[in-house]
Amino acid sequence: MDEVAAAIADPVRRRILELLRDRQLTAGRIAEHFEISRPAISRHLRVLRESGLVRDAVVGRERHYQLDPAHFGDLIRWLSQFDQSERWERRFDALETEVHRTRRERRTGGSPYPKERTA
Amino acid sequence: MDEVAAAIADPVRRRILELLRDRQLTAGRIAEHFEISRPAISRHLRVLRESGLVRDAVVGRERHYQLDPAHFGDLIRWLSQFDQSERWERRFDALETEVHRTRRERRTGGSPYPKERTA
DNA sequence: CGGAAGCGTAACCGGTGGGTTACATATTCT
DNA sequence: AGAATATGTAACCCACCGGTTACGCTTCCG
Repeated sequence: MDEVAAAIADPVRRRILELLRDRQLTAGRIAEHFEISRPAISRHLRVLRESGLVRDAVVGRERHYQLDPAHFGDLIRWLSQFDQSERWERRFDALETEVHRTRRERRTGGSPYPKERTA
Repeated sequence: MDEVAAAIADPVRRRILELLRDRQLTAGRIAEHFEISRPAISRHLRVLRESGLVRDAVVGRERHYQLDPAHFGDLIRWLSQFDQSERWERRFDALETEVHRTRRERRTGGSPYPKERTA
């Protein structure tokens, strides 16, 4: 996971990941989006490869790069442990209580909002 | 968000964040957990402070550090866009709307699916 | 076969990051 | 007031990172 964090720290590598988000690209196509030299891109791609965030497939003289979404999970989970204030918990709690309330109402045959309806 | 990614890239800083996960600590207490010199820790703390991941409160001659969970969200969301499996956001949304629809229908006495509307 | 195309690696180089020691500053204790 | 405590800053050093140019290896194509 250390490699993933390091890989993500560089802005060029982050842009590469964004480029690969929904399409597959060759090294050359990726390089076209940047001003820096192709060897520089090549090394960024190696870092991404070794971190596991990206996989490559050799096709003739080209190399097709694509995301490997599996390796994002570890870092996401690590970060999430600090993010207890994020609304997930609250949304979950809200949904949970709503479901329970609905079940209770079904059981007792009462209407959804007890106070506004008697029979 | 660039600063956050850079802050997280260092293993010492990641351990500091873990230390601060559920308790508040002074700079000295934090430094006790590491072999490196205190000035080194002090600079790591500055990086964390400037990235917004951590806040400090001066108490006498001590500085109490604590997490600022708000700033983790941006990076988490950015990472999540790549992780399809972590795509339970969509599943959750679907479940949420489903539950709400069910309750609404019960309340109005309508049938489960609008297209079957009795009228 | 021979040149062009597509990529990666090697060697080099300047800037930055993270470590250290020495020092400055503010607060607490006696 | 003066010593000890808690912490940050400054100056310095070395290792690593990210950039460049030069080069090597395959693969495609005339």
